[in-house]
Amino acid sequence: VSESTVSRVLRNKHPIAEETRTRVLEVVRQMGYTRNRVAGSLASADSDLVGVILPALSNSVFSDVFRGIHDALVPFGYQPVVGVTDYDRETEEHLVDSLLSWKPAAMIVTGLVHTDYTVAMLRQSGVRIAEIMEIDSPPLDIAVGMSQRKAGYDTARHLLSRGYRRFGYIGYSHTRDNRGALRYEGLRQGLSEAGLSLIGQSISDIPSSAQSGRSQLSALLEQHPDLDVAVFSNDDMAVGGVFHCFAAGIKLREELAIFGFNALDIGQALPLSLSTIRSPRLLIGRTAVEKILESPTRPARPTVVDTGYEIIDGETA
Amino acid sequence: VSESTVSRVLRNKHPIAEETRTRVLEVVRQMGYTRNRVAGSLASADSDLVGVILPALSNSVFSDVFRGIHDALVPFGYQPVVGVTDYDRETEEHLVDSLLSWKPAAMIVTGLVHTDYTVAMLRQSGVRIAEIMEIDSPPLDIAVGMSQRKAGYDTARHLLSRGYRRFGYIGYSHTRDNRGALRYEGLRQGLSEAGLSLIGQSISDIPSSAQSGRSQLSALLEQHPDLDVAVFSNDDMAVGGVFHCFAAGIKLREELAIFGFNALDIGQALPLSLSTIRSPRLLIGRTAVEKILESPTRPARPTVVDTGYEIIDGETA
DNA sequence: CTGTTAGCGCCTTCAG
DNA sequence: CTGAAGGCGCTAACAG
Repeated sequence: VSESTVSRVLRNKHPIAEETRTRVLEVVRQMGYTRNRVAGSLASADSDLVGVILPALSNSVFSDVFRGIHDALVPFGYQPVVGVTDYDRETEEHLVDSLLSWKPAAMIVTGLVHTDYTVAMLRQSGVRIAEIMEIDSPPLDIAVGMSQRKAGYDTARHLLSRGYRRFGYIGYSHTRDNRGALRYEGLRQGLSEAGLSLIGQSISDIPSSAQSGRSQLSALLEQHPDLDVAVFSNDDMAVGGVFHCFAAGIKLREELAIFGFNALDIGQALPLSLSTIRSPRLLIGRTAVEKILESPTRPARPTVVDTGYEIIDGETA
Repeated sequence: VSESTVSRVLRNKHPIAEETRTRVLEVVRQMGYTRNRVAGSLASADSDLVGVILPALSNSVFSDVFRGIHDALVPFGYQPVVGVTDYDRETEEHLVDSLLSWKPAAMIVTGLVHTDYTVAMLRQSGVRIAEIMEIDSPPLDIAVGMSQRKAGYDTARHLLSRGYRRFGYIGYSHTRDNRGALRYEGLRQGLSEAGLSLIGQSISDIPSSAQSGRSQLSALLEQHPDLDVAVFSNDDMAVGGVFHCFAAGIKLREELAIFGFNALDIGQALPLSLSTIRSPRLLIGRTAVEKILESPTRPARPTVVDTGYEIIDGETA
């Protein structure tokens, strides 16, 4: 039995006599042979690797997205290779280069803003590219996510309808986190249409966490004690804001309302459930995979898939 | 300038004239050339890929472990390729085969129990293998984690010293989750040494979640209303247990104590902080990577690294 | 420091 | 349905 026959059995593609197949399989198993996909991939110029580039892993949002991606990839027999940018576009550029060099079947990257060189590499690679999370500007190939700007705008509308008027904002670096920046813009637009504007804001370069949210709210309230609502860039920070209110004896909603983003479990597990927006993380991951595996070639025109979101009318705003 | 020179520049290994290097780099950047590591890996028989096999991603414990792994891998220039077993050993076998076929620089797998064939493949691969999370039996190469059995035992000792005597246990499939099984054994041993045993237990095949913990506790209490403490296999379920107590008006600690495992954020964010054991997840991931990248060859004798753990003396037990 | 020569282990193509 | 030949793009080993 020849080399090619073994190869054909192992890839179980091509018609093979049942007798030959079982015989080959048995020998393979006996000698513990593992086929070398590196060579295979070189010869056939394709692989079952999919590059996935995420800004952070500490944020459970991206764990969820990754889980959605992973779960959708498995039935197709693909493996994810993960890179984390730490919200840095140079790092992203480096990762794109590095992952592309493994000739992945497809790439999933976060956001629509990249360095020129990143875009060039991605474009030139020829593989399907999903840009996930935001859909506020045109993608390279396909974007899967939600309008972050609209989410910010809807946050403003929602809070205004609740009667809040004196807005504060607490966020994370807008140059690094483009989605946060978009929500911020949407929020401001919503306020501006109502003839209002932010009374105070605090934007930090420290990665968001409950701790950073807590201290930022505390500082912001010192400058602007008259706020009646604090909008946080995300739930991690908003939870810290809630903690600050507990500690400082500030009555939530009555004295100060708090609004987050993402609808993390931890926010919903608080004694007072956090008012926030649920981003469809699993769905975004899953949809991105399904879309790019649907066809190996890019569509004639860039596509956008809006997965929407949901306002969670919790107890803090 | 020849092909090999370019190759040498790109790998920046080998001495290269500064003038040549910059010239090559410029051309490369200009034409947007990305080197093909598949071919490179085939030729040099090594890669910067590290296979990582985890039981689940939905559990934030493994997100943390993965983050530890990722963060430690990056400075060395390695990329993780992730596989998820869903606590199934056949799936694990398949994944090991699949990841090994990419000729990774090293492999990180969860736990010490695998199918015979998995062990054979791993052993034969020749690469460094870290088995993480448990250290209760001898590893193939190196184990990094904590003694799960001892954690269970210490749970019993701790709760006994608090005066609890009527123990119930709520867990997840022991055939699937070996670490849960080990903690269970340790717990029983601790009780048995005190002349006690479990009054009731509920072990489910449904993946652990707050929901499953909640319903299991509810059912268990119906059979055994006289329990004074419920030990949960993990915090996810324990949080559900706490929710049940809130809903059913059961006074925590006075009427029923609850003890978890892992020290997840969500447990610590509850109105009453969960009593539990903190598993050093980031540390395990990081240490595993550091150890296997220390040397490319396996040690003469299997090594064990105990990262320890910490009892969190919370407000629920 | 740079160029040349052989493969790495498979998969594709083409015959039978 | 099975076998034989050639080459995927790179890097190790060897000159120079």
